[in-house]
Order: sequence, then structure tokens, then C-alpha cells
Amino acid sequence: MPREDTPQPPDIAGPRDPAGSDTAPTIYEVARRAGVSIATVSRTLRGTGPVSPATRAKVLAAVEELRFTPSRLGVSLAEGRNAANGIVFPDLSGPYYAEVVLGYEEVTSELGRSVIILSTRGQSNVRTPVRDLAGRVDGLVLFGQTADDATVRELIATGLPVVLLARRPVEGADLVASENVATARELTEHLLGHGHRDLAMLGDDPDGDVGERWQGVTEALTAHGIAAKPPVPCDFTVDGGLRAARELLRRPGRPEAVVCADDQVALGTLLAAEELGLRVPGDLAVTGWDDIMAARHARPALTTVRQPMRELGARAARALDELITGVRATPLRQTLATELVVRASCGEHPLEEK
Amino acid sequence: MPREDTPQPPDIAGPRDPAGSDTAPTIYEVARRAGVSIATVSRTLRGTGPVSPATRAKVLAAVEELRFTPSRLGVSLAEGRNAANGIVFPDLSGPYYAEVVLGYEEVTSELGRSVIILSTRGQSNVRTPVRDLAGRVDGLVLFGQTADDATVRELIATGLPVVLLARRPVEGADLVASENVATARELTEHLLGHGHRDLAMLGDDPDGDVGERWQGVTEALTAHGIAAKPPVPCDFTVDGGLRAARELLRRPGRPEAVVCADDQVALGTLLAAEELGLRVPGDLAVTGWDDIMAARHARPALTTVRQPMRELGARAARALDELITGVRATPLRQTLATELVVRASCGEHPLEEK
DNA sequence: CACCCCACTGAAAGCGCTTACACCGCACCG
DNA sequence: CGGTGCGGTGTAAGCGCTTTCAGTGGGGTG
Repeated sequence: MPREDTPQPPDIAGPRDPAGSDTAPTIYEVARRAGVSIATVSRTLRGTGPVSPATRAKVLAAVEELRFTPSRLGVSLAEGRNAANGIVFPDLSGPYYAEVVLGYEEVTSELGRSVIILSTRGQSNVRTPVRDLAGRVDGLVLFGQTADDATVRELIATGLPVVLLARRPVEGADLVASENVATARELTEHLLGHGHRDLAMLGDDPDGDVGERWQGVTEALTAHGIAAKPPVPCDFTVDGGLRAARELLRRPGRPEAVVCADDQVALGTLLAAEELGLRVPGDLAVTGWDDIMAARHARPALTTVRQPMRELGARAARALDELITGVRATPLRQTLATELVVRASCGEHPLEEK
Repeated sequence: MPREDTPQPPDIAGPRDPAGSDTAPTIYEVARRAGVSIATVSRTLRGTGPVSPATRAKVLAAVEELRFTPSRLGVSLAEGRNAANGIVFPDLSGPYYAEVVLGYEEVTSELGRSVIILSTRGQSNVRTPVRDLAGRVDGLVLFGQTADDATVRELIATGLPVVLLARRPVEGADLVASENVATARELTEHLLGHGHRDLAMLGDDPDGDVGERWQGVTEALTAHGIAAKPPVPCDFTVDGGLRAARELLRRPGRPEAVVCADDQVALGTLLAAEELGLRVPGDLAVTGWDDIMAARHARPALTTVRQPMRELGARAARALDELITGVRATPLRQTLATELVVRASCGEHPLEEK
């Protein structure tokens, strides 16, 4: 460890440890200095068990002088808990994941626990890092398609509290997800209301949320006697959307509306339309999903579906805490409502954007 | 702990622990089962010290049967290191912070360490949570204005490796920041080249990066014999920008160009201009800073300055690792280059956007 | 005045692991 | 044929804390 201090203004209060040793002080040193046993120090600091005022003062003084902070490792080992929760997510790029993680962090830290993050960024050999993470936490949130079902089951079998977030459910684990089917139906109805009949779905991911969205779209179309075409695969990024849309819109038989798997894909589609000289919404309607920041600022502004991103993370955090503290033992599945946000990209209307 | 399993398909491989106990197996159980001592188990698993092939096989078999994973706490306590690094940031909302944190996470986890995050979201009593975090990590990155100098110094005095990220420097700590002054000057020159003379600076934060940006702007203006007006304070959010810009643009003596502290403020300014019926860039030039996703998709697309967000995080992670491993002991200050990204919002030109 | 209770404190047993050190054979060397 | 040396293994001492259990003494009660 690089322990040398560069010459430094004496603004702090002199050397931390008068004895000169540069390792962190332990409870033993505090005890010796205060002339008590380590048990008393522990009791004083955590407020468990009675301590006489005089003793308490001596201990606190020693703690102050030594700048003692109990070692987390020691505490955790003795307590048998990590006081930390984990979250595994695919990526933090794109506002969606970041917001959810933030909501998670907020609640978790309110609950007095640290947050350990692990991003899988599309790697497949996730088993090892996830197991590793599992060893440092009291509970784990698995966000999106980050770990296969077998890994999830293995984790659960361990006895580790697990909450699944925006992911296909697994027997025995909590689930927090947002509503997809009904709102997708509503979105589709809205597009149909604009007179669009030929819709294309952009982006494919049968296992995740997107599959449910397409289910809603398909249901709505079917209800109107329209056959849904299979979704067009594409990466869930702006570039992915741009490339796929370029292809799709150049082909003869261009759709009247493109329903995109998420906002990033929709933004890419907007770019493609611009390239090809198509007016949106005049020549083409485009919709997204998530309501990320850019959706509001794009021109035309994106019609999309708002997910309660922060709230998703917060719910997951609370659910996990319930499992950890034992307040609840049986798995629970929560679905959060989503909201259609109508802006300009889906067709002409006198509505005002948010 | 909620250890009851809900009835579950027997897909895993039977109960984890044949003995039926539901606590995680320890190295002792593995040792007993393999008929060796715990030292041998440890040696086998970490590859330290010689182990005969036969013994190794027995141990591995026992590990497999028991699904043994060494307790992180035990390992860390014995090793005297946490194998985790921390990062403290103001917020994850807005793409800037999220991207940087992601870059940090990526490199840190490549280095075989976990990432513990702490968001301060504008709270002032940061001392306790930060000290707490400090106890769980081998090193810490402080990102932005999250902890006051006194807290930073205290941390450093502890001997804890600390890297400051996009923050005012502190004696004795590493610093990773991105270039502000020169690029701000360049941005200003560009605006002057468009013929704008009356520039307003939107957003104020004397302590952080923004102060340096204003310094660059002021320098450029001065070089052209133009007196800079003091920056207009505003929140660094879209709404903050909207409100402040609304005010600013309504007043008589409206500026020709608004240089915004970051992209979010600029997006708000765009909204305000739209509200007031001002054409951008016709009636008003607007610039941002960061080059977040929405900057590219706004119409007009934002002229801005791209920060190497991912790289900022990555650099901080590497710097911290050097400090932790002791490869380097003396503090280092790194400045990363930024890049002017010219789009439509700053004035008419035949340039093509990225 | 004996007894009991309780406030207070210390000794010590873990928590799960790593590793220095000691030990035991056995092969190899002189 | 007695040493040396080393591969292979076990013992035990921590790492820093929490907590149980067993006092110890003083004050209150019958």
C-alpha cells in the first residue's frame, strides 16, 4: 500500500496515530487506551448493553484520539451479514438502466446498506462474477437479461434473497416489472386512431419486456382485423435503430408507422427518416418506449411510454429488504403501471407536449 | 433470514447440503469431507503451495458436492483487503454521471475488484456515509463536488488511496479531470466567428468544472476586446435551464448567444426559445457541454463539447489501482482532452452533423 | 443483617479464512 | 549408507469484531 504522505499542510490535526504506526487502529488499541476491555468498547459504540457514564466518556475520548472506525470486515464477520446489497445490470449506458439503478441505490442506502454494482455488458460468462458478488451481499437484484435461469435458480437454492427486475420470472424469486401488454395495446390503438394501418415493430427480444410489448401490439391489431408482421430484429441502440430503419424504410411497401422497442431505437428511426427525406409524422409515424430525456427533446418529440424507472429500482430495493429482514418469506410479483405519453411523432394532433 | 424455500421443482440437483443445514458450507466442512486439513483446502483452491494430484482431486470433489464458495468476509479479513473499490458521485441522473460511473465499473471489475457506489444526491451530511464506505474498500474515487476538502483530507490522512474525479484538486490526492479552459476558448472563438458578440453564460458553479469553462469563455472574449458579463445562476437540469433562459431571454437586451454550463441547461434553453418564438440559430445561438445523447437528437442539434465520459471513469479506476497496488506512490494529475462538436444550434453553416 | 437483584465489566469463544511454521517421508547425492 | 532437500501436509496463530457467560460489587428489601 502506498502509505507515504506527500508533504502536506498541517491542517488536519497532526498525525493520525501518535504512535506512528500507519495501520488503522483496532478495537484493542482503543480498549487499552481507555483502560477497559474490548467488550466494553464494543458495547459503548453500538449502544448495546449498559455502560457507566464515566467509562463511556473514557472510551469515546480514546476513540476520538485514535480516530477509530470499526473495521467493516470484523463487524460483518462477527455479525454474519454484509450490510450490502447487490445489483446486476446489463449496462448503464442509456438513461433507462441508470435511472433504475439510481432508484435502487437511493432506497438501499436509506435502509443503511451499501450497494455493490455489477455490469455484465453483454458478456455471457456471467456465472463467476455473479457468484462472486453473491458472496459479498445479503441479497441480490438481477436486472434485465443478465443471468440465465439456471444461474438464478442456483442463487435461490443458496438461500440468498433474490429479486428479479424487468425480467422473465423464475419460480421462487421476487419479481418487479412494469406493465407492458396493456399499454402497448393502448399505444397501438392510438396509432390506429391516427389512421395508420400498416405498423412495423422494430427490435426483437422474445425473452424480455419487449416480447410483452409486441404481444400487446399484436393483440390490438388482431382486434382490428389486422395481421401483425413479425418484428424486425435490431440492436437496442440509436445506431441499431438507424441501421435497421434505413433498411426497413428503403424497401418497397414502407410501413405507415414504426413501433420501436425502445426510445433509442426510435431516435435512430427518426434519424433514418430524416436521411431518407421522410417527414415525421407526415409520411411516417414513429413511437418509442421508456421516455428517456432525449425523447422529449427530439423533433418531432417522441410519442412513447413512460416507465417509472426510479420507482422500479426503489420497489426492487424494498422487496429485497423485506426478504432479507424476513418480514416476508413468500415470493411476490409486482407490476408497475406505465403511461402513454403522446407527443408529435405519432401523427398530427392539437395536443400539447409535456 | 427467510430461509424457507417455496415448493420448487427439483430441477437443481437436490438440496444443496445433504446434511440439511441451510447455512453456507465452510472450509471446515470441505476439509472434513475430503479428509484433509483446511490449509490444504485453501491451498488447493487458491493454487498457493504444492498439493498432490490425488489430494487435489478429493478436495475438488468435496467442493463440488458441497457447492462451496469461500466466504468473502473470511478471505478479506485474512488477506487484509476488501477487493472492492468505491465511487462517490452526486447523482446518476443525466447521462454524464452514469457514463463515467460505467467506465469506472468496467475497468475496476476487469481488475478483479467489486464496485461499491454511493450517491450523495445533494445531501450535505456526507461525512458519515463516506467514512462508512471508506471502511469497505481499498480505495475511493470522489466524483464531482461530493465531499468537502476537509473530508477529503481526512480520508487521505487515513492512508486510504483516493482519486478525485472532475473536482477541484486537493493536495496529496490523484486527480482526473477533463480539459475545460482551452476548449471553452475554442467554443467561444467559434461563436465569435459566427458574428455573435453578446454572449451570456448560463449556469454558475465557481468551484467545479464550470468555473473553468467560464474562465475560457472570458479569456476569449477579452482577447477580442469584449467584456464578459457574469454568469447567470441556474440549476443544472433541463428545467433549471428552461426557467433561467425564459427569464434571460424575455428581458430587454437579449443576448445573441447563450453558452450553457452543460447540455441539460442548453436543452432547457432550446425549450425556452421555442416558447418565446425565437428561432435557433437564426435569432439566438445556443451551446451546451458534455455531448449527451439528447444533444445530437435535439433540433436544432446542439453544438457542444464532448467529454470523454467513459474514459474519465476508466482513468480514475486505473489511477486508483496504481495507488492501491503501490505501483505508484506520488499523486498524479491527469487532464483529458475534450472536443468541440459543432452542430446546428450555434449558427448557420454548411457543416454536416455527426 | 442477610439476601437478592441489577448495573456494569471482563474473559473468551467464535465468525471463515490465510499462512508461517513445523513436521514427515522419500528420493537423491556424495 | 547417512545426509540434504523438498514435496506434501497439518497445526495453530492470527485478522477485528460481537456476544455469551460469568463474575463483582453496591444498593435495596424483608
